[in-house]
This record gives sequence, structure tokens and C-alpha cells, in this order.
Amino acid sequence: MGRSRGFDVDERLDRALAVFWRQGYEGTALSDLTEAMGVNRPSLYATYGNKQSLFRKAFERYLDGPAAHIRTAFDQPTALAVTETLLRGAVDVATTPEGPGGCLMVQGALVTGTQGEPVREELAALRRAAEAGLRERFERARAEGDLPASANPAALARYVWAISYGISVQAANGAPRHELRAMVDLALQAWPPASGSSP
Amino acid sequence: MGRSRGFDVDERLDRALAVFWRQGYEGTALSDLTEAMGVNRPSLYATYGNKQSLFRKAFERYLDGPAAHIRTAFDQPTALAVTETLLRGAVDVATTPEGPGGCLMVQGALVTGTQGEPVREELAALRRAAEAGLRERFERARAEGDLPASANPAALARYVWAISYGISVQAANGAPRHELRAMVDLALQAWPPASGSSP
DNA sequence: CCGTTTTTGTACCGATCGGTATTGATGAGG
DNA sequence: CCTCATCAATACCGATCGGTACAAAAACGG
Repeated sequence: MGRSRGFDVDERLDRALAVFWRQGYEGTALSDLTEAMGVNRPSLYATYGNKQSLFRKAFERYLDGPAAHIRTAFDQPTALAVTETLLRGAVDVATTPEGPGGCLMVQGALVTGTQGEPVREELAALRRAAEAGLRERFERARAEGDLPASANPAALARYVWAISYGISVQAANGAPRHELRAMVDLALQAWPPASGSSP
Repeated sequence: MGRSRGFDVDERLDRALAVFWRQGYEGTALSDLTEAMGVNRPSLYATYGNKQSLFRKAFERYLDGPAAHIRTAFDQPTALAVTETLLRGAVDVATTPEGPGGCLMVQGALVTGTQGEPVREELAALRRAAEAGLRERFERARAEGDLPASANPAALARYVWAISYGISVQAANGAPRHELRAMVDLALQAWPPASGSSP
């Protein structure tokens, strides 16, 4: 009972996501959010909690929407398919016309002052978890014979994520989609990079 | 004539660099700088100019010191040596014990609000210029027969920088030096990735 | 030793930061 | 139609932001 909300929670959350995506957590002011969302400050707090809480909700929505490839990649049948999904998905999300260029998991809070520190640490932990997940996936692939026994799953996972992060930074530089696609093709052509012996 | 300065300009600039490196441009407050540098605010302004100007000076010092490999890499005799210098140098600077993990060219201002926008654009332009420089270096290498005629210098340059950026992000995640070295070895083992035909 | 120039320290500037108290408008349930 | 819970809007909170005015202190040239 009582008065009903005058806006759609998820739709306005998408607008908040767009602002965080473009400006990062620390670079986004409350006034930026209220203006972009069309939601007054007290309504924003009542609906989404404080700035940190709002960011978390927007980030969840990011993982469920634009960056869904991150979660689905691990289910691909082969290590190559996993890698392809991850890298091609990274290019698509980092160069999507709706987005500002780049990936929120990287740009959201790569470095911060004291105020944004919890968010920075949260995102860093998420990236570490994603790297660990990929390493485990590659370990499984090696056990299944999908990757050669000489493969180094940990190094391979770091390698794939490094390229993914690099795509995000380059998209922030304004790199066009087709050039990043060509770069990914290049990286995939040498798959899997042998890793038994070191030079 | 007149009273002489009570501190060493370059030494205090190094301390400013450390703060910008750890917290980024926008995440760094004037009070953080004055505290870390041991220089009062008016002296800071008289010596280095405003916050933007101080960042620029600190960044110059970064390029001349910790990140000197970026400038020297291009002078290496072969494309492989250029790439090795770039990537191994990136690992070293991103995991240097004095630094906070990562590269200032990436972390300094990857995304910003309106206040940090000029610095963000400046760093982005610098990264674009560095990518263009590497592409030209690879074009020369191809002309000299150092790279196969089928090589794609532009994609190759993006690829190398992507890994370099990825190193920076992973160092910010806390990745240890030896693991990043193993990852670079992995990437270099497939050098040069063939790029004539696309799948 | 003195006068001048520069540096230093304190104290302050308006603007903006994230966050909230309060009041008036609104609409669902009875 | 009335009641009451909920939402919306203005206005405000202390703290901090980047940047500066001003006066005391210090060290150079003479």
C-alpha cells in the first residue's frame, strides 16, 4: 500500500551504469547520477542505497547484460572456444556503441584514493577470481587432453586475461572494433602458445 | 637573490609521482600530495604550478626514470628485441617494489569525471602515439625482412601493447613478478604470430 | 649588518563532495 | 471519500575539494 514508485528501477539503473562506465566510480559524482537517472537524491538513496551500493547493483547488471560473455565463456566445450568467447566478447563489449569504450571491470576503479578503496579492492578481487576460474578451466582442459600436457594453465590464463584487459584499455584509447578483432585473430592464430620450454 | 628553497625539487617530485602512481590523478587530493611531499601548499603551487601541471611534471619524470624502457625499446635492432624490451620492461616497472603495482601511463587517468578529463585525454593521446610508433617500427622491420612479408604491423603493435596494458592491470591485481614473467615468455614463444590469413 | 627578495606557514576562499532531515504531494486500500 | 503509508522535492548538513591572500621568517647580495 501507499504511493507507487514513479520510475522503473532497472531502466534507471542502466543509466547509472552508463555513467559509472564512462567516468569510473571515483570520477562519478552523485549529481552526475541523479541528473542522468532523472531520480532525485533522496529517492536514489531510498531505492538503491548509497553510492557504493548503487555501483554494486549497476555492476551486477553489467555482468548480467553487456558483459555476460564473462560468465558464459567457462561453459564452452574446449579451451579454444573458452578463449575465443572471452576475447571476442571483450572486443564487443569494449567497443559497443552504447558504452564509452572499455570494460567496467577494468575501468570501474583500477586505482582510487581512500574514498573509492573498497570498490577498487572489490573489483580487483573479482578479476583475481576470474583469472583463477580460467586457470582451473585450463587445468581441466589439459586433463582432458584438450590442451597439451606441456601447457601451463596458470600462465595461459594470465595471458588470455592480459589480452582482454589490453582490449579494454585500447578501446578507451578509441581503437575501432575491426582493428581489435584483427588483433584477437592474431592472438588466436598461435593457439595454444606452447609453454613447455622457456628460451 | 632571496631566500633559497628548503627542499630538493626533483626528490619531492618523486614523492608526488609515487602518490599519483598509487591513487591516480583524480584519486589524489592536494592534501595527499602536500603530506607526502612535505611541501606546503603555496610552495607547491609556486614550484610546480597547479595539480595538472604537477602531474605532468611527475609523469615526465616517470618516463625518464621507471618507465624509460618505453622510449628505449624502439631503438632495439630487431622487432623481437623491441617487443622483448617493451614487455619485460612493463613487467619490471609494473611490479617494482617502490611502485604500487601497474603502470602510470595506464593507471594515471584511464577514466575520469569532468575534472580530470584533460589529463585523461592527454594520457590517451600518449598511448595512441606509442602504439603508432610501434606500428611504424614494425613496418620498418617488415621492410627490412626482419618480419615476414605477411606480417600485419598494425595488428602486431596492438597485440604487443595489449599485453603490456594487461600486465599493468594484472600487477594492480597483485600478480607477482615471476608469474608475469612466465606469461611474457609464453607470449614471446609464439613470436611473431603469423598474420597473413584470417580463419 | 642591512635591505630586499623569496619562501614559508596559517588561515581562508567559494564550490562541490556524499549523505540526510523535513515537508508537501500522491495514490492504493478500505 | 477518507486515511495513511509511501514517494518526491527542496533545502540543508559537515567535510573536503582545488586554489589563494597575507604576513612572518629566512637567507641571499651588498
